[in-house]
Formats: sequence, structure tokens, C-alpha cells
Amino acid sequence: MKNNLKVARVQANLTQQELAVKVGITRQTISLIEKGTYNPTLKLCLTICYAVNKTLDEIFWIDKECE
Amino acid sequence: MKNNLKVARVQANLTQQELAVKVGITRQTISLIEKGTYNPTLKLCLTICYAVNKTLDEIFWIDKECE
DNA sequence: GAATAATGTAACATATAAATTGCATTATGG
DNA sequence: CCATAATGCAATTTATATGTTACATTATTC
Repeated sequence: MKNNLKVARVQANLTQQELAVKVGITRQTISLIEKGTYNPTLKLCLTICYAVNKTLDEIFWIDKECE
Repeated sequence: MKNNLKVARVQANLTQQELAVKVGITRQTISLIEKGTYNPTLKLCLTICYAVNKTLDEIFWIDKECE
């Protein structure tokens, strides 16, 4: 479950903490998502996308091996 | 949490049951996602996208009010 | 190089996605 | 019409995303 969140977050000039607050979740969850060890819900993905000004495809669309 | 899954599935010429099997989940979950009453995980969204030959943005990117 | 910010990660609790079973309703075709 | 496929939906269970707390490690800055 790789993704481009870390890059997008840095581009948006946000720390994990800041993004977490903006999105309304905890920093740990951001960390785990960036690390790719788990599988966020769609709603959370969308909220994160809005927060970093990207679309789902830009951040979460990787290739077939989504594991 | 509206989405375009129902349209995409019909375009792909699949029943809920067929899509469910293809994706490896139950028909009920497909139904609930199409209905918009819940919030699938990213991995499931990706798997569904592959199954109906669409991208995340085409199916799950609606507008700001993701609720 | 010490203080602090940013991040990684672990254990446990809670909320909820998804499975399972089952039944009702609505197409669709004979 | 009647049979069957396709779908809607409810109750219960299970798996897991997320919260919470806490501590360790790695930048960064003075």
C-alpha cells in the first residue's frame, strides 16, 4: 500500500502534526499511512487530499500490487 | 459519500454479485458502497477500480461534502 | 553538543468496515 | 403469471482502522 502522501505533505509545507490537526486525526495515523503499513478509509483519503491540494489519483493511485 | 460505482459497474457489464466475486468481497458490501452509506477502505477502492477499469478519481472523487 | 521539534513505533481501547446469514422486494425472461 | 436473477436491507459477528498514551530516535537550531 505505497503512496505519495509524504511527498505531497512536504510540498504542502505541513508537518505530520499540522496535517493531522487540519484533517482531524492523530499524528500517529498520518505516520502509519505514510509508512504504508495500513489501509485508510476513503473518507480519510479524501480529507487528506483536500488538505494537501491533491487528488486521490495523485496520492493514492499506485500500481496493481496494492500490497 | 456519493460515488459513481454503480454506473461504472454497469458499464463494465457486471452484476453486484459478479463484481463482489471478482473483488473478493460480499455482494452486500458492494451494495452498501453503491448506496453511499459507507466508507470503504482504500485497498478495497483500488481493487474495485481495477475490476471496473476506472481510476479512483473517476469513481470516488466527488466534491467537498464527502458526507 | 544540548534543547527542542519532528517522526517512528508499541500496547491497549474504541469505532466501524466487512463478513455472514437471512429475508423481502424489484427486475427480467419463460 | 410464474420462476429466477438481481438488488435492498437488517441483525449479529469479526477484523481492523483510528484514538490514546507513552517513549524512543532522528533532525534541526541555538
